[in-house]
Amino acid sequence: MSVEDKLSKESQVIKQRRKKAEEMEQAGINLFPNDIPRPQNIAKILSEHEGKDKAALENLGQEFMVAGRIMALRKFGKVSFCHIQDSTGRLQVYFARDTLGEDKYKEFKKFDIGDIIWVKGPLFRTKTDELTVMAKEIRLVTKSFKPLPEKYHGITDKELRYRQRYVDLVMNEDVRTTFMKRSRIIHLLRKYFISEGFIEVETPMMQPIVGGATAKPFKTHHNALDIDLFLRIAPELYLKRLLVGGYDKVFELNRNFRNEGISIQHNPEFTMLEFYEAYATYEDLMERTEQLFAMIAEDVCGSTTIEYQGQEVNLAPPWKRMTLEESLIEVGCIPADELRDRDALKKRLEDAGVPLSGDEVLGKYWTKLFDHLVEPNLIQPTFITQYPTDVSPLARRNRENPEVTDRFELFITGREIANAFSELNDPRDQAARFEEQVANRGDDEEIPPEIDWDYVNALEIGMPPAAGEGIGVDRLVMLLTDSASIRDVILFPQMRPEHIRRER
RNA sequence: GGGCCGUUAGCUCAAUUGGCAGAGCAAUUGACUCUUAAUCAAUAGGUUCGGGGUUCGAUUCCCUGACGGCCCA
Repeated sequence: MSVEDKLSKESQVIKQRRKKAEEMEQAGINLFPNDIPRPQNIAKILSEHEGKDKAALENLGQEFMVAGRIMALRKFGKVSFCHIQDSTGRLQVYFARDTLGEDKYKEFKKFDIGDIIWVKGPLFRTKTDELTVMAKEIRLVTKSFKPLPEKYHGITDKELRYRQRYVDLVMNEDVRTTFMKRSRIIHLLRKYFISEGFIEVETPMMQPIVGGATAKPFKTHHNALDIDLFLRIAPELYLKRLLVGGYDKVFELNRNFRNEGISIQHNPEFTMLEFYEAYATYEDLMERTEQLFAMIAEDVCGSTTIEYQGQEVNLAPPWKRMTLEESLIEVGCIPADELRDRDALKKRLEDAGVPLSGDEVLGKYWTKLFDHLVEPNLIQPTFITQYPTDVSPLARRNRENPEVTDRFELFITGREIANAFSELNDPRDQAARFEEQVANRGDDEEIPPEIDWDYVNALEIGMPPAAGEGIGVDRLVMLLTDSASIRDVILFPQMRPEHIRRER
């Protein structure tokens, strides 16, 4: 297959553009030059000169260089207007045959919507008072061979938007804003933890034994070592090894991978922030989390009161706290005396249409009931604490009640957004819990089949008392950008390849 | 994995009961020296997601597959 065959299928429009491009090349115009003088930011020009009137602009006696993609084009014979867009904004450019000269105006007439162009000239105000650059010099920067979507409706087809995010970004300002906010949130997270004395570390994404969470992993193979490896489902066990090593505040902000369904809330790879702090407890982390979220909301949204999908959410600390048991009684409306009655709980789950294998631990009943009856109702930020020990294999037991752990999960808008606990550091208890977990695993692919004995070994060396937390960064970004789907906060969400279509 | 909905021109969308596949934008040609969804005139543009079936005739009905969206698990 030749290169031409692999380029876009020839629609009428593309044929015409190719032909036009060839004509331009024959006229000596470089379609893809790289000697373009560096342009100024449109936003900067706008902000600096927005207030100036006609006379003030004339007195400037200054020319400006701007470059951007042509987004709209209005031709009137011997004079034309267009809007160009760079990474910072949109600006109108005025082209007149009399200012530009006959030849250059002819060259301009070959420009298409979608082309990137460079313009130099003074600023002035049009009759409708719009700040505009009067083109005195022009250059084609990059020729576009494919037409952009329609100027009014833009690109709305979600499949196209996710597959061709570059077009989505060109056309939709709110999409550009969302990803700018995402970048800002990531920056603020880093800044916060570094300023609090944490060090950023990178631990293996390819792990010989999965651990640190209950989820199905992706499997891969290393040829030279001839071993199977798993893409990590969580960095937890490695980060705690670093506490053993002597660092007392570490964090990692990066991707995890879970081989599960794709939905409005799940992408196979997602970004998680995990941090571990020696000499802290899960209660300290609740305060940290409140502080951190409030700070980020204030910075990114300008307020701790935000709107998510039509409902108001107040992130100002302090947030509500209740134990899992309390939440089942108060929010889930389960009578307190039923909570230890396996048969009654089972019946409630079956009535709710939740499939059961029958050999679940009691804690699993509680968390499943919680998922159905409580979680969707936790709209305002709520810490749920004291999870059963049998569903929290890495968390420290509560001193008064060893059946539950010193753990919390944070819920906002009916979704889990963070999970934290005081860390179990007794190697004897840890080994016993791993053993029990594997023994009761059955064929549950979400539970690691193999025990990470090296992690137990690390605990035997000795890990200081500590607390750790994981924050779902994509969900945090969804919350703060009012995005309904995780795909709207991931630049290139995972899609099934379209193997039939070749047209581009 | 299950249910429902969708896929028509580059983009956004129509198409009556099964009866000639259309519009707007974009494009091409022409007119136009302050427009901003510019305007006016003309022109061109289709594997109606793929495959099969029913029918004189299928964008439309049936079966099947692909991809997507939403809901449920």
